[in-house]
Amino acid sequence: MKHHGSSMGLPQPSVSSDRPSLVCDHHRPAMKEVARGQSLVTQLRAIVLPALQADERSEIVAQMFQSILDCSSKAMAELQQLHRSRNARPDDDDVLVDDKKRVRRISSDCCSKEEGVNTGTANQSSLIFFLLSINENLNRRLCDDSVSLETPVPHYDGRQWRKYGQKHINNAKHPRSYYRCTYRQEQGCKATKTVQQQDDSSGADHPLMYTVVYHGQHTCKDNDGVNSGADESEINARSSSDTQSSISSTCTDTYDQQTSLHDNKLIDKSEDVYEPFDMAAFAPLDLDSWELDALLRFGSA
DNA sequence: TGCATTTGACCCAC
DNA sequence: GTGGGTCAAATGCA
Repeated sequence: MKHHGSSMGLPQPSVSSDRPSLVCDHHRPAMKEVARGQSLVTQLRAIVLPALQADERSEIVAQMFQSILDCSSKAMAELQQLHRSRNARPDDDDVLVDDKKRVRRISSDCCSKEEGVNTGTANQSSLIFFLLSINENLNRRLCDDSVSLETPVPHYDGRQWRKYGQKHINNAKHPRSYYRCTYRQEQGCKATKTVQQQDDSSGADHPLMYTVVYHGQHTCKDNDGVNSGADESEINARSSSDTQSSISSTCTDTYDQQTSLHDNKLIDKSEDVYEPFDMAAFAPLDLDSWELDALLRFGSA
């Protein structure tokens, strides 16, 4: 996988733009950007806020996340309205992701919203894709309880997960790990997710990439009493405190451990592939050294 | 000692 | 019968 050039000064983590995640066949270019932005949001949220926790700018950054979400909501609403004036394509459920069975469940209505994006944003800035991709994720959640994305940092999504199983999947090199919300027992939150390393992500040319599929929505409140299931924006606002409290979405299974800074092998391998920013993305969030590193690498940029 | 992870077994849909 | 998801006892770790 190759990295694409950075735009707007935004870091360019290893978001797969040449893999078929959340990609409708005839909307592939735009969907690639959506998936790319999706991973960017996930990684950015998990990286920036914890890194700035002790920084006076953290509140501002959190507000900026909120503002981005607000803007994206408005932009998407207008695009949806624009799209409704056109013909909706009913065959948009041809989604090509590793886990075809699940991803096909994603509503075609959601997918078809890309029409407006595809036709109108060919030359728009990455910011637009960035904003739209956030909303795309939210819309998918509203349309279906299954959301799939690709990311090199499958654990850093601002949630707290507990692993409850691991299974070898047919025709897959790597096992699939099963996680459920940490607050399942005490709060009855039924959110789950599966994490599986992609088969072609272990070569020298392919940094580790994972397919993460989320099921259900969070109905829990975290330790701060914030409803973590309400909205993505709320996650952004609180992810700082979440991640600092040593999230249980740790890299503990055999393959996921490779995303940890403790694994020098991965670091050595990824150094040739990732930007310094990406290096920080692989670090456990509860490591002071990582926070320092992230601040040094990213915060000062 | 308590909590999280591991892993084989079990259940269920196809 | 097979494959995927979940359960729960065993194990590891701080």
